[in-house]
Parts: sequence; C-alpha cells; structure tokens
Amino acid sequence: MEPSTKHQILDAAEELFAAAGFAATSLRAVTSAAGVNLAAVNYHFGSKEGLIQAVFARRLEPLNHERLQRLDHLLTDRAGSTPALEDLLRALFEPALRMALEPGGAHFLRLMGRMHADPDALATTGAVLELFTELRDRFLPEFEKVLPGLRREELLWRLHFVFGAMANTMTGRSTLEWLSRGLCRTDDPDAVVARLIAFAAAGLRAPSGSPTAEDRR
Amino acid sequence: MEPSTKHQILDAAEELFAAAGFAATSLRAVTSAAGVNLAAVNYHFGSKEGLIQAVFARRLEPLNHERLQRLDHLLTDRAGSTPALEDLLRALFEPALRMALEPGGAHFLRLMGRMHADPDALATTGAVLELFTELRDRFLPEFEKVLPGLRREELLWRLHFVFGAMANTMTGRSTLEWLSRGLCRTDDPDAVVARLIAFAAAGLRAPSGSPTAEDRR
DNA sequence: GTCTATAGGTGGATAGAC
DNA sequence: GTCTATCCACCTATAGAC
Repeated sequence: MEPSTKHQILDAAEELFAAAGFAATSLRAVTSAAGVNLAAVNYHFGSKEGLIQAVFARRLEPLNHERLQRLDHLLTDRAGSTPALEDLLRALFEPALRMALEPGGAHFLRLMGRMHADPDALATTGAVLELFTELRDRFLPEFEKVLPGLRREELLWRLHFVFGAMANTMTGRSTLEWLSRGLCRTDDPDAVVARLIAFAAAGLRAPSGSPTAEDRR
Repeated sequence: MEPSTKHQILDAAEELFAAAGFAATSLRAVTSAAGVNLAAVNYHFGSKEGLIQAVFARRLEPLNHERLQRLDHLLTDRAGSTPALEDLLRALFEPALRMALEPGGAHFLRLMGRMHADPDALATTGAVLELFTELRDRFLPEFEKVLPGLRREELLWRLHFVFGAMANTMTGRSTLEWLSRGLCRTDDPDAVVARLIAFAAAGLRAPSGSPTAEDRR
C-alpha cells in the first residue's frame, strides 16, 4: 500500500466524515488533518464528491468480496447440504464487525451506519449502492432456501430489520451506552457478532402466520 | 395551534432537515420555504441550534407522552397480570409509526432515524436524549419482568438491536425498495407495526445460553 | 505532484428602520 | 414582530508558479 498523499487523505477523510458527516466536514479540515495541501484533494479525486466515493469504495470492495468468498466456502465445503441460517448471517456480520479491529476501521463502521440511515448520503453517494448489488443477488436465494416457510415479501422486510439492527450496532455506541447507563461494553467484536446472530436468527425464524399475536402471555 | 410564523418555520425546518440533514440545510432555505423572513429564525429560536432542538421537542414530547400513557393503561387495565411482550413493543412502535399519517409526520420519522444513526446529531442536539430518559426508566423494568430468563446486559443489547430495526424502518424506505426491487410497500403503518412486533418479539425471546449455535440445521 | 493565492459563492448572525 | 441591508467567516474549486 502506498503511504502516499492519496492514502493519507483517505484516512483523514474517513475519520472526519464519520465524526461529523459529509456536509459539515470541509476539505480544509481533511487536508489539514492529513498534513497535505488543500489542492491535493482536487488533484487526486476531482472533487469532494469524488473523495466521498473513494472513501467508500476503498473499504467496501474488499469487505463485500470477503462476504461473497465466505458464502462460496459455505456452499462448496459442505457440499449437498444447505448452510444454516446462522452461517449466512455470520458471513455477513463477521467481516463487517471485524473491521472494527483494523486501523481506521471503526471510523468506517460509523460511516456505514451513517450511510444506512441517511437517505441523503445514499443519494450523494448513489454509486455506493452498486457495490452491494452482487451481495444481494447472491445471498437472497440462500436465505430463501434456508427459510422456506417465509413469503418473499416477509423475508425482505425481516432482512431490512436485520440490517437496521446491524447498522445501529455499528453507529450507535453512544446510544447503547446511554441506554444501558454504561453497562454494555462494545469492545469485543466476537461477542457482538454472537449476540447479533442469535437475535437476527430468532427474528427471521419468527412464525409468520398472524403477526398480531393476541395470545402468548 | 397558532398558525404563526414560528409554526411555519418549524414545519419547513422539519421537512428540510429530514431531507438533507442539519449541516446541509441553510437557514435561508428554511425561511424561504416557510415564506417568512430570514431574521425570524434568530428572533424566535435564538440560533440554528435552537431551531433544531425545537423541531425535536415539538414532536417528541407528545410522542413519548403517549407511549408512557399506553404503558400506564397496560399496567392498570389488566391489573395483576404482567403485560405481554408484544403489548410493550406495540406501545413503543405504534405511536411512532402512526405518526407517519399525521401531516409532516413522515418527515419527522426520517429525522428520528437520522438522529438515531448520526452520533453527531446526538451531540448537536444533546438535550434530545433527555426527552427519552423517562421512557427508558419506565419501560426497562417491564421488559425485565416479561423476559425473566435474560441477563440484564443481554436484554439491553437486544433492545438496542430492536431500536435499530425500528430506526431503519423509519428512514430506510429507499433501502428497502432497492433491496426488494420494489416489491415491498411501506405505505401501511399497521402492517409494518405487525411485522416489526413479530420480528422483535422473536428476537428478544431467542435462547440466551450459547449464542454461537453450531447446531440447528 | 505539490504548492500559493485567489476567485466566486454561501453560510450564520446582527443592526437598526418600521 | 417583521423587515432590509450588511458584516464577516468560511466554503469549494481553480489558475498558475515551482
């Protein structure tokens, strides 16, 4: 990896965008934090917009590649039998939450959460969604196989809930600390993954008949 | 309700903040959309910061009040027996998602999602969290009662996941439409509440012993 | 490739007339 | 309470020397 100007700009931008958002982060703040000249951003990335997209692409490409690779392993290793729901979820969550351990990864996770919940960021970075297309098209059929009793529409809604839970886990440290009055620690990614998988798997497996359960006491 | 300048500024600000975020929305855009003078913002709210807090307070105060009122009804109406988990969730979700039907409510829901996922918005509007304190302190013991098998820490994590799912439901329309390629419709709040309750209840009830389930195929 | 300097525009906030 | 006019800080982007 080149320890170049380009690289340093990406690192600084990642951190500042995660902390304050795109609109509130000036290129001056980025170049100043990176220790490079203001004009370097426009030279290397064309515009602020180009920088934003580069920040996402740098992490998302290898991340989603790893997720797909894990799916491949699940499908080939245990030839014949379908992977368990928990395995599919782990293939999605673990690479993302492990990223918290990489240098700068924690910042990027917050940025991902911001992207998830911020419709405008999605518009701003429109091209970012394309980085998830293959992921959706490869994982969705596997979820359908492992949850055969679920109507397609219901499954999609629940996956949407699951991604919300994941996104909140990435961004919402401060919220959880407030909610739990400091009880919950967020520094062990493996523990978080385990909790998240247990929760998501149970939610996805919920009986789908009559969601308005009057019974159950 | 006063159809005053103040009121019109709040309406316009709510919509624009929800659409583009706080930093990206100028006071000029707000006053122009509201059809009032630029200086009116500083006169009525002191600053942009003051306006942001007023936007949140206007909706959150009655919203959380209604949630608490529903909790009261649950606790008194069926005297003696604990309310079901589904009832607690409904008391939290329904007032929020019903808001989508009020004029301007849909915008505010997006704003809530933004606040949830944006740590900086939380800092910016710090006082907003206080509007949730009573909610937390009243609901948490009831969740503990209805889920006695769950360790306190585990419960808090799972509630955090649940709030993420709810927040994503509020903000993430575009994401769901992309994920489902247009299949999922988001225009029926009651249906959404039903799905969300079924999912969240199942997730909260997940067995808590060994989250790393090797079994289960 | 990296820098300085600056153009050209928009932001929040305010002073002071009405 | 509402308006106009304006201050001044800050922004992105670019031109052009090195």
